[in-house]
Amino acid sequence: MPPKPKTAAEKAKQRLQIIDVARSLFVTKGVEAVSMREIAKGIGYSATSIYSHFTDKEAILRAICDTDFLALASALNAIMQIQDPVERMLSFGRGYADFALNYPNHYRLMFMTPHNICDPELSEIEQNNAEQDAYAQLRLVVSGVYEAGCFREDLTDIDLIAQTIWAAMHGVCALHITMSHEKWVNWKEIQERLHLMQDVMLRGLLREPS
Amino acid sequence: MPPKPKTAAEKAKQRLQIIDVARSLFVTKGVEAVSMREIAKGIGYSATSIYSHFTDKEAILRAICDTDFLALASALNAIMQIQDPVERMLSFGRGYADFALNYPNHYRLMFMTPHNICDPELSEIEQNNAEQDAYAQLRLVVSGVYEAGCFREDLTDIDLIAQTIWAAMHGVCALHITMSHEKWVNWKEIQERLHLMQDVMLRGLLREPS
DNA sequence: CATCAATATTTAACACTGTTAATTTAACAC
DNA sequence: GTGTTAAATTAACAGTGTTAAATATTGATG
Repeated sequence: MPPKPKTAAEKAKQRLQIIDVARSLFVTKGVEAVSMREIAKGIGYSATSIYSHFTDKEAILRAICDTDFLALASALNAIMQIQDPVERMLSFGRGYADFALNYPNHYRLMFMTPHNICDPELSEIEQNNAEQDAYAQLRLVVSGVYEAGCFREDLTDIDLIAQTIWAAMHGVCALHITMSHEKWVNWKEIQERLHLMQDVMLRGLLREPS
Repeated sequence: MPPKPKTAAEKAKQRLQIIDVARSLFVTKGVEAVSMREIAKGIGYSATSIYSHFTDKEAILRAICDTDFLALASALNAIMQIQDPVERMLSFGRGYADFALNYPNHYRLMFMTPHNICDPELSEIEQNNAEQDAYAQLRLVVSGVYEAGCFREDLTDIDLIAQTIWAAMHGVCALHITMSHEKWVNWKEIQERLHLMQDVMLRGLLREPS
């Protein structure tokens, strides 16, 4: 009921409300299955009112991913404090997997959906800022292990190592998220799979198995 | 123009035509972006005629996945002939990755899209038949290495090993397919990433690094 | 040949989608 | 009370997947 001047704080609050409603719908029903009218109903406004905050349906998705990327980075931030570099790398992997498995639909939006969504032009996230960019964090973690001289001596490319570790954890999580319902595979416990993957990676990457 | 009795062969041919058109559209534009009317135009019939062959849009997708799963299994079948079990396992991984990278959209449909699509009730594929079921093949390959006594002695669960290897290769491929366009990562060459992953897995899984 | 039955195919329609343009509503300054 | 202006809504468009009804088109039968 308040037309004329709407304070910036109110607008921001409304924007946030849209994001929250949209995310919970996206997460439970899948992005494509959620309509603008449905989101609108959730915030008590008409569908078209959303377009004053976001140009697109995809713009909402972009905003959600942005905030979730920050959430992931901040969840991982605590782990960065661990002293022992190898221990830190292991915990980092666990933290990443925990995020993926606790918020599978967030994870799906972030890392399993093709998107021009993290376009640096459009994103609020400061890349290479280790507090906001999870890949930058991973690079730091890998660097730590490298500096400590724990990697095999023929492994010298930080990016290559980081991307391989990322792929390993992503593989377990992504396969679990999409395929765990398939009955034609005799799936082992996800925890067991994560454990073996980390174990194998460590043995394969480090100079000396711990 | 031939109404009344349409031979089974003709019906099958039409069905196949739908699958082919649909796949090529799905692959280039994405499943959601392709309409039934568009597929229909491709085969020169009305949209509704498709429903005499498939109950759903998703039924088309299911049929496509079915044929592509068979294609993957048959591509991998040749590799099963390799004598040396470890060499066989390595080639199997390469073959899998080649399929994923050569047909990324097929791969996306098959392994990166949530689907009740491979429902044993609805699928034509004979599970556990190593000629049709790629996971059964992988199990065989892993078994071969196990029987040869090449794995670390504490690794005894074939399914667990198979699923970890699968996750590793899937991780590299899936991450590449969805994220290779993201400029905020300094991506290494995909071949390099695949190579390191296989190298690390082998060192981590085998009793003795070759 | 005309009629009938059966099937192939199409058209029309429904309820929905994302999005744009036009319209209404509501609140302030005068 | 007017205007003016922004907020919000309604109406509309072109499109979607899908269903039900209508239309062709054929072979067999009288």
